[in-house]
Amino acid sequence: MDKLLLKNQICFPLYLCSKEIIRKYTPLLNKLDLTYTQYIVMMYLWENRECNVKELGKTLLLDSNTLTPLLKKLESKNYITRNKSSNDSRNTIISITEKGLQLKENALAIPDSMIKCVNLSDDEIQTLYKILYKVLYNIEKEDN
Amino acid sequence: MDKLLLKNQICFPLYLCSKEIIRKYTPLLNKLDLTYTQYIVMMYLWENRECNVKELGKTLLLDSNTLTPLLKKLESKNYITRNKSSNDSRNTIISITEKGLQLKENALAIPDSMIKCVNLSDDEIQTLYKILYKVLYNIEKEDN
DNA sequence: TTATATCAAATCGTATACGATATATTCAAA
DNA sequence: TTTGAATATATCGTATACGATTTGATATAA
Repeated sequence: MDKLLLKNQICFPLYLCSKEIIRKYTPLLNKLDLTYTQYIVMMYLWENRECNVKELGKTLLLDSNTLTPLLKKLESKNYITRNKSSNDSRNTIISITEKGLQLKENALAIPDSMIKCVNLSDDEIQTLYKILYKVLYNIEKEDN
Repeated sequence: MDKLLLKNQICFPLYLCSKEIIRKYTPLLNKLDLTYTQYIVMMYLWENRECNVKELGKTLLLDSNTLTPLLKKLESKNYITRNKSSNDSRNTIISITEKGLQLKENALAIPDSMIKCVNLSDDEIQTLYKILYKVLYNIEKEDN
Protein backbone atom coordinates (compact mmCIF):
# COMPACT_ATOMS: atom_id res chain seq x y z
CA MET A 1 0.00 0.00 0.00
CA ASP A 2 1.34 3.38 -1.05
CA LYS A 3 1.33 5.63 1.97
CA LEU A 4 2.03 8.67 -0.18
CA LEU A 5 -1.31 8.65 -2.00
CA LEU A 6 -3.42 11.72 -1.31
CA LYS A 7 -6.38 9.51 -0.45
CA ASN A 8 -4.40 7.86 2.34
CA GLN A 9 -3.54 11.11 4.12
CA ILE A 10 -5.52 12.25 7.14
CA CYS A 11 -4.26 15.83 6.99
CA PHE A 12 -5.45 16.34 3.45
CA PRO A 13 -9.23 16.14 4.15
CA LEU A 14 -8.64 18.21 7.29
CA TYR A 15 -6.97 20.88 5.20
CA LEU A 16 -9.77 20.74 2.62
CA CYS A 17 -12.55 20.84 5.23
CA SER A 18 -11.06 23.80 7.00
CA LYS A 19 -10.66 25.69 3.75
CA GLU A 20 -14.08 24.83 2.36
CA ILE A 21 -15.98 25.57 5.56
CA ILE A 22 -14.25 28.93 5.81
CA ARG A 23 -15.20 29.54 2.19
CA LYS A 24 -18.84 28.89 3.17
CA TYR A 25 -18.53 31.38 6.01
CA THR A 26 -17.32 34.13 3.72
CA PRO A 27 -20.62 35.43 2.32
CA LEU A 28 -22.16 35.42 5.82
CA LEU A 29 -19.18 37.23 7.31
CA ASN A 30 -19.00 39.75 4.48
CA LYS A 31 -22.25 41.21 5.84
CA LEU A 32 -20.44 41.89 9.12
CA ASP A 33 -17.35 43.21 7.32
CA LEU A 34 -15.31 40.40 8.89
CA THR A 35 -12.95 37.73 7.60
CA TYR A 36 -12.96 34.30 9.26
CA THR A 37 -9.92 35.04 11.40
CA GLN A 38 -11.35 38.40 12.40
CA TYR A 39 -14.58 36.57 13.29
CA ILE A 40 -12.92 34.17 15.72
CA VAL A 41 -11.11 37.12 17.32
CA MET A 42 -14.48 38.81 17.77
CA MET A 43 -15.94 35.61 19.23
CA TYR A 44 -13.14 35.59 21.78
CA LEU A 45 -13.89 39.22 22.64
CA TRP A 46 -17.67 38.74 22.79
CA GLU A 47 -16.86 36.28 25.55
CA ASN A 48 -13.91 38.02 27.23
CA ARG A 49 -14.32 41.74 26.52
CA GLU A 50 -10.63 42.41 27.04
CA CYS A 51 -7.30 40.64 26.63
CA ASN A 52 -3.74 41.14 25.47
CA VAL A 53 -2.22 39.81 22.27
CA LYS A 54 -0.56 36.88 23.96
CA GLU A 55 -3.74 35.61 25.66
CA LEU A 56 -5.59 35.84 22.37
CA GLY A 57 -2.79 34.08 20.54
CA LYS A 58 -2.76 31.25 23.04
CA THR A 59 -6.40 30.49 22.28
CA LEU A 60 -6.25 30.96 18.52
CA LEU A 61 -2.74 29.47 18.18
CA LEU A 62 -1.57 32.58 16.37
CA ASP A 63 1.37 34.82 17.12
CA SER A 64 1.75 38.59 17.07
CA ASN A 65 3.11 38.48 13.53
CA THR A 66 -0.38 37.46 12.38
CA LEU A 67 -2.44 39.15 15.08
CA THR A 68 -0.96 42.64 15.11
CA PRO A 69 -1.95 43.55 11.53
CA LEU A 70 -5.33 41.84 11.95
CA LEU A 71 -6.05 43.71 15.19
CA LYS A 72 -5.10 46.99 13.53
CA LYS A 73 -7.74 46.26 10.90
CA LEU A 74 -10.37 45.55 13.54
CA GLU A 75 -9.34 48.76 15.25
CA SER A 76 -9.75 50.72 12.02
CA LYS A 77 -13.31 49.33 11.80
CA ASN A 78 -13.89 50.54 15.36
CA TYR A 79 -14.73 47.04 16.60
CA ILE A 80 -11.86 47.09 19.13
CA THR A 81 -9.34 49.43 20.72
CA ARG A 82 -5.61 48.81 21.21
CA ASN A 83 -3.84 50.42 24.14
CA LYS A 84 -0.58 49.90 25.95
CA SER A 85 -1.11 48.56 29.47
CA SER A 86 -0.19 51.00 32.24
CA ASN A 87 0.91 48.13 34.50
CA ASP A 88 3.28 46.65 31.97
CA SER A 89 3.72 48.66 28.84
CA ARG A 90 5.00 45.65 26.97
CA ASN A 91 1.38 44.47 26.80
CA THR A 92 -1.14 45.76 24.30
CA ILE A 93 -4.64 45.64 25.75
CA ILE A 94 -7.32 44.73 23.24
CA SER A 95 -10.81 45.88 24.26
CA ILE A 96 -14.07 45.41 22.45
CA THR A 97 -16.02 48.58 21.65
CA GLU A 98 -19.76 49.18 21.86
CA LYS A 99 -19.89 48.80 18.08
CA GLY A 100 -18.00 45.51 18.38
CA LEU A 101 -20.43 44.25 21.02
CA GLN A 102 -23.43 45.17 18.91
CA LEU A 103 -21.97 43.22 16.01
CA LYS A 104 -22.77 40.03 17.89
CA GLU A 105 -26.50 40.55 17.25
CA ASN A 106 -25.83 40.37 13.51
CA ALA A 107 -23.86 37.14 13.96
CA LEU A 108 -26.48 35.19 15.93
CA ALA A 109 -27.79 33.26 12.93
CA ILE A 110 -24.38 32.19 11.62
CA PRO A 111 -23.73 29.07 13.75
CA ASP A 112 -27.04 27.42 12.80
CA SER A 113 -26.43 28.29 9.19
CA MET A 114 -23.04 26.58 9.28
CA ILE A 115 -24.31 23.51 11.13
CA LYS A 116 -26.95 23.13 8.46
CA CYS A 117 -24.32 23.43 5.76
CA VAL A 118 -22.02 20.81 7.30
CA ASN A 119 -25.07 18.54 7.60
CA LEU A 120 -23.83 15.99 10.15
CA SER A 121 -25.88 14.22 12.81
CA ASP A 122 -25.49 15.35 16.40
CA ASP A 123 -23.57 12.14 17.08
CA GLU A 124 -21.19 12.75 14.22
CA ILE A 125 -20.57 16.32 15.33
CA GLN A 126 -19.80 15.20 18.86
CA THR A 127 -17.48 12.48 17.57
CA LEU A 128 -15.69 14.85 15.22
CA TYR A 129 -15.37 17.46 17.94
CA LYS A 130 -13.89 14.94 20.38
CA ILE A 131 -11.36 13.54 17.92
CA LEU A 132 -10.24 16.99 16.75
CA TYR A 133 -9.57 18.18 20.29
CA LYS A 134 -7.74 14.95 20.99
CA VAL A 135 -5.50 15.58 18.00
CA LEU A 136 -4.86 19.12 19.17
CA TYR A 137 -3.97 17.89 22.62
CA ASN A 138 -1.66 15.21 21.21
CA ILE A 139 0.07 17.55 18.80
CA GLU A 140 0.69 20.31 21.32
CA LYS A 141 2.16 17.97 23.92
CA GLU A 142 4.45 16.25 21.42
CA ASP A 143 8.11 17.04 21.77
CA ASN A 144 9.24 15.89 18.34
CA MET B 1 -26.67 28.18 25.50
CA ASP B 2 -24.53 30.69 23.64
CA LYS B 3 -23.97 29.40 20.14
CA LEU B 4 -21.32 32.02 19.51
CA LEU B 5 -18.79 30.67 22.00
CA LEU B 6 -15.57 29.48 20.41
CA LYS B 7 -15.86 26.18 22.26
CA ASN B 8 -19.21 25.49 20.59
CA GLN B 9 -17.93 25.88 17.05
CA ILE B 10 -17.07 22.86 14.95
CA CYS B 11 -15.06 24.82 12.38
CA PHE B 12 -12.72 26.26 14.98
CA PRO B 13 -11.00 22.97 15.97
CA LEU B 14 -10.94 22.00 12.30
CA TYR B 15 -9.13 25.23 11.50
CA LEU B 16 -6.72 24.71 14.41
CA CYS B 17 -6.03 21.06 13.53
CA SER B 18 -5.32 21.85 9.93
CA LYS B 19 -2.96 24.66 10.89
CA GLU B 20 -1.16 22.74 13.63
CA ILE B 21 -0.70 19.55 11.64
CA ILE B 22 0.72 21.56 8.76
CA ARG B 23 3.03 23.25 11.25
CA LYS B 24 4.23 19.77 12.29
CA TYR B 25 4.89 18.89 8.66
CA THR B 26 7.07 21.93 8.12
CA PRO B 27 10.42 20.68 9.48
CA LEU B 28 9.99 17.37 7.62
CA LEU B 29 9.12 19.14 4.39
CA ASN B 30 11.92 21.68 4.72
CA LYS B 31 14.32 18.82 4.07
CA LEU B 32 12.63 18.31 0.70
CA ASP B 33 12.52 22.06 0.01
CA LEU B 34 8.71 21.87 -0.09
CA THR B 35 5.89 23.72 1.61
CA TYR B 36 2.75 21.79 2.57
CA THR B 37 0.79 22.92 -0.48
CA GLN B 38 3.73 22.13 -2.74
CA TYR B 39 3.88 18.71 -1.06
CA ILE B 40 0.28 17.81 -1.89
CA VAL B 41 0.87 18.95 -5.47
CA MET B 42 3.86 16.61 -5.60
CA MET B 43 1.76 13.78 -4.13
CA TYR B 44 -0.75 14.29 -6.90
CA LEU B 45 2.05 14.15 -9.47
CA TRP B 46 3.77 11.13 -7.92
CA GLU B 47 0.49 9.37 -8.64
CA ASN B 48 -0.50 10.99 -11.94
CA ARG B 49 2.76 12.10 -13.59
CA GLU B 50 0.98 14.71 -15.70
CA CYS B 51 -2.07 16.97 -15.54
CA ASN B 52 -3.27 20.45 -16.33
CA VAL B 53 -3.93 23.21 -13.83
CA LYS B 54 -7.68 22.64 -13.80
CA GLU B 55 -7.45 18.91 -13.05
CA LEU B 56 -5.03 19.60 -10.23
CA GLY B 57 -7.25 22.35 -8.87
CA LYS B 58 -10.29 20.08 -8.89
CA THR B 59 -8.52 17.64 -6.57
CA LEU B 60 -6.88 20.20 -4.28
CA LEU B 61 -9.84 22.61 -4.38
CA LEU B 62 -7.54 25.40 -5.47
CA ASP B 63 -7.81 27.73 -8.43
CA SER B 64 -5.20 29.01 -10.87
CA ASN B 65 -4.78 32.18 -8.82
CA THR B 66 -3.15 30.03 -6.12
CA LEU B 67 -1.70 27.29 -8.30
CA THR B 68 0.04 29.30 -11.00
CA PRO B 69 2.59 31.00 -8.71
CA LEU B 70 3.06 27.78 -6.74
CA LEU B 71 3.67 25.75 -9.88
CA LYS B 72 6.18 28.33 -11.09
CA LYS B 73 8.07 27.80 -7.84
CA LEU B 74 8.09 24.02 -8.30
CA GLU B 75 9.27 24.59 -11.85
CA SER B 76 12.12 26.78 -10.65
CA LYS B 77 13.18 23.91 -8.35
CA ASN B 78 13.10 21.61 -11.39
CA TYR B 79 10.53 19.29 -9.79
CA ILE B 80 8.03 19.89 -12.61
CA THR B 81 7.78 21.38 -16.09
CA ARG B 82 5.04 23.68 -17.40
CA ASN B 83 4.17 23.62 -21.08
CA LYS B 84 1.30 24.78 -23.20
CA SER B 85 -0.68 21.88 -24.64
CA SER B 86 -0.36 21.51 -28.41
CA ASN B 87 -3.92 20.16 -28.63
CA ASP B 88 -5.47 23.06 -26.82
CA SER B 89 -3.11 25.86 -26.02
CA ARG B 90 -5.40 27.17 -23.30
CA ASN B 91 -4.16 24.29 -21.15
CA THR B 92 -0.87 24.32 -19.29
CA ILE B 93 0.48 20.78 -18.97
CA ILE B 94 2.22 20.10 -15.69
CA SER B 95 4.68 17.18 -15.84
CA ILE B 96 6.81 15.75 -13.09
CA THR B 97 10.56 15.63 -13.79
CA GLU B 98 13.03 12.89 -12.95
CA LYS B 99 14.21 15.00 -10.02
CA GLY B 100 10.59 15.35 -8.88
CA LEU B 101 10.06 11.61 -9.09
CA GLN B 102 13.20 10.92 -7.09
CA LEU B 103 11.97 13.28 -4.38
CA LYS B 104 9.37 10.67 -3.43
CA GLU B 105 12.09 8.46 -1.97
CA ASN B 106 12.93 11.20 0.51
CA ALA B 107 9.27 11.54 1.48
CA LEU B 108 8.58 7.88 2.25
CA ALA B 109 8.96 8.26 6.02
CA ILE B 110 6.74 11.32 6.36
CA PRO B 111 3.27 9.67 6.56
CA ASP B 112 4.27 7.37 9.44
CA SER B 113 5.89 10.28 11.20
CA MET B 114 2.67 12.29 10.96
CA ILE B 115 0.43 9.39 12.02
CA LYS B 116 2.60 8.99 15.08
CA CYS B 117 2.32 12.69 15.83
CA VAL B 118 -1.47 12.76 15.54
CA ASN B 119 -1.55 9.72 17.83
CA LEU B 120 -5.05 8.39 17.17
CA SER B 121 -6.18 4.76 17.17
CA ASP B 122 -6.88 3.14 13.81
CA ASP B 123 -10.58 3.30 14.62
CA GLU B 124 -10.43 7.01 15.37
CA ILE B 125 -8.53 7.70 12.18
CA GLN B 126 -11.09 5.79 10.13
CA THR B 127 -13.95 7.60 11.86
CA LEU B 128 -12.33 11.00 11.39
CA TYR B 129 -11.56 10.23 7.77
CA LYS B 130 -15.15 9.17 7.08
CA ILE B 131 -16.72 12.20 8.74
CA LEU B 132 -14.38 14.65 7.02
CA TYR B 133 -15.14 13.28 3.57
CA LYS B 134 -18.84 13.35 4.42
CA VAL B 135 -18.55 17.03 5.31
CA LEU B 136 -16.69 17.72 2.07
CA TYR B 137 -19.38 15.93 0.11
CA ASN B 138 -22.15 17.81 1.90
CA ILE B 139 -20.50 21.20 1.50
CA GLU B 140 -19.74 20.82 -2.17
CA LYS B 141 -23.25 19.69 -3.07
CA GLU B 142 -24.93 22.47 -1.07
CA ASP B 143 -26.54 25.17 -3.14
CA ASN B 144 -26.82 27.82 -0.43
C1' DT C 1 -17.80 33.55 -41.51
C1' DT C 2 -17.90 36.35 -37.94
C1' DA C 3 -19.41 37.62 -33.70
C1' DT C 4 -20.16 35.92 -29.28
C1' DA C 5 -20.05 32.77 -25.65
C1' DT C 6 -17.17 29.75 -23.17
C1' DC C 7 -13.09 28.13 -21.25
C1' DA C 8 -8.22 27.78 -19.03
C1' DA C 9 -4.60 30.35 -17.13
C1' DA C 10 -2.68 34.18 -15.52
C1' DT C 11 -2.76 38.52 -13.07
C1' DC C 12 -4.09 41.69 -9.36
C1' DG C 13 -5.37 43.15 -4.74
C1' DT C 14 -6.23 41.98 -0.06
C1' DA C 15 -5.78 39.04 3.99
C1' DT C 16 -3.85 35.59 6.54
C1' DA C 17 0.10 32.47 8.34
C1' DC C 18 4.50 31.97 10.08
C1' DG C 19 9.83 31.79 10.73
C1' DA C 20 13.12 35.09 11.86
C1' DT C 21 14.46 39.33 13.65
C1' DA C 22 14.03 43.89 15.91
C1' DT C 23 12.44 46.85 19.59
C1' DA C 24 11.02 48.17 23.94
C1' DT C 25 10.12 46.96 28.58
C1' DT C 26 10.59 44.39 32.75
C1' DC C 27 12.90 41.04 35.57
C1' DA C 28 16.63 39.10 38.05
C1' DA C 29 21.15 37.93 39.34
C1' DA C 30 25.78 39.30 40.61
C1' DT D 1 22.48 48.82 40.89
C1' DT D 2 23.67 47.72 36.66
C1' DT D 3 23.76 44.60 33.10
C1' DG D 4 22.21 40.64 30.76
C1' DA D 5 18.15 37.46 30.32
C1' DA D 6 13.42 37.12 29.49
C1' DT D 7 9.06 38.85 27.80
C1' DA D 8 5.47 41.06 24.72
C1' DT D 9 4.74 43.25 20.49
C1' DA D 10 5.86 44.69 16.21
C1' DT D 11 8.17 44.30 11.77
C1' DC D 12 9.88 41.89 7.68
C1' DG D 13 10.02 38.47 4.03
C1' DT D 14 7.96 34.59 1.83
C1' DA D 15 4.08 31.64 0.69
C1' DT D 16 -0.47 30.58 0.38
C1' DA D 17 -5.67 31.57 -0.39
C1' DC D 18 -9.19 33.59 -2.87
C1' DG D 19 -12.60 37.05 -5.18
C1' DA D 20 -12.44 39.63 -9.25
C1' DT D 21 -10.70 40.69 -13.59
C1' DT D 22 -7.86 40.08 -17.76
C1' DT D 23 -5.89 37.60 -21.55
C1' DG D 24 -5.71 34.42 -25.03
C1' DA D 25 -7.68 30.39 -27.30
C1' DT D 26 -11.49 27.49 -28.74
C1' DA D 27 -16.26 26.42 -29.62
C1' DT D 28 -20.62 27.61 -31.50
C1' DA D 29 -24.49 29.76 -33.40
C1' DA D 30 -26.60 33.00 -36.64
